[in-house]
Amino acid sequence: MSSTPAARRRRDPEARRREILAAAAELIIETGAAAVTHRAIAARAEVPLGSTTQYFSSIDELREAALQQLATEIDHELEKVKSYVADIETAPERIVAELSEFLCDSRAVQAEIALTTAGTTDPRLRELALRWGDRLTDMLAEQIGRTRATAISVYLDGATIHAGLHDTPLGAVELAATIRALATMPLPE
Amino acid sequence: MSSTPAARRRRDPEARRREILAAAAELIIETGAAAVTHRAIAARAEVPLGSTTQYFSSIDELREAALQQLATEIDHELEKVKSYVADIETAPERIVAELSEFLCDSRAVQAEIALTTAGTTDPRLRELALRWGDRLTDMLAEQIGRTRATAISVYLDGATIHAGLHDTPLGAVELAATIRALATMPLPE
DNA sequence: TTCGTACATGTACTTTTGTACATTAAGTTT
DNA sequence: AAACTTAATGTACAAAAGTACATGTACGAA
Repeated sequence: MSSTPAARRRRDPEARRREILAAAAELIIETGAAAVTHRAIAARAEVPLGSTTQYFSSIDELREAALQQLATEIDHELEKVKSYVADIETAPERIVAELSEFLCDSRAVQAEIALTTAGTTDPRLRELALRWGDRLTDMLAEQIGRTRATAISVYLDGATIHAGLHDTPLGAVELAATIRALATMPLPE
Repeated sequence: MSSTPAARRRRDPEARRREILAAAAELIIETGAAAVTHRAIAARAEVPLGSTTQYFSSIDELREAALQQLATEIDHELEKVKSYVADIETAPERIVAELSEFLCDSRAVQAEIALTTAGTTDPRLRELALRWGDRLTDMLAEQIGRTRATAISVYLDGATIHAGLHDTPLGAVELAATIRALATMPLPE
């Protein structure tokens, strides 16, 4: 009944660490940050339990590192949007198409939601949760001012939640109409 | 060292059940649904551990009942808004004031966020998480049509997240400008 | 008053999870 | 090739959490 000892793999600490982090990130996306345990990570990454404790001093640190990783991934997604932001007033279709694609990428959506919920629960992760919204707001603010930029950013947070709860996200047409309206909305004096 | 046996309280199953549910709801608001354990609930409600298992067949059922309770509370909050919805076009200040107050009520905000995150993780709770948004959308749709109503509802979801992550929520002025813009936005053909 | 039922309570058991660590082997140095 | 360093692995232990249940007692029924 005892399993034959697994073939020992090559020594490669950095790759091993990456594998563990990737597995943890996957689990966070699929089942939420709360469901992340050493054993679940080990099974997903196909590494022994001991490895998951060797590279991180505690499960909290591991969770945090995985969330950090997801935040970085989202940063890259945002980088793609950046070039279209400049044209939001003249050609909003481009940025809307990009955002629409983001909302269809359920992996990205769930990652963003996991970050948000982690941020509302744990003050230490708040900054991480705010990052993408703040960055997007800054980018938009250069073009249309801070008030309108904030409105769009907040709306997109809502759209992300919407996508996480519905089978189909908001359509590009609806998204475009809303963003257009917010990008040109009259400012309060 | 053994504690003196606690004075046995009056028999009142319904009140006991309510106390447990209320304690669970508090904990969900304060620390998130994941941190809810039998022992934490028992301590908060000041009832023995055994009581928390007596009224609910499992911890999942207890959590779900507590979330249901929170959803009902939010329903009542929403009921207060209802009367102002009719005037959104003529006098949006009233409903904005009401919504602004909601965003300042961190208890309500955290409750709504807890429901949302529970809904994205557990499909069985999705309907619960969607309830307030759907109801608000329906109410608004009668006045301004479904597209604009959805846009406002999605925006307010974002505003709730915003409030949960920031020390001070969006201001009433900013909120008013945005809602006004969305309530009158040009519709796509 | 006595009896019986249903709730209240404390405790013990089981499962899950986090963490420590002894042992083994890969790759490096000498 | 021998010794050494360090990662890989399996396992064991401890803490936390879920659950079951024996016991006792309040309250209503007879």
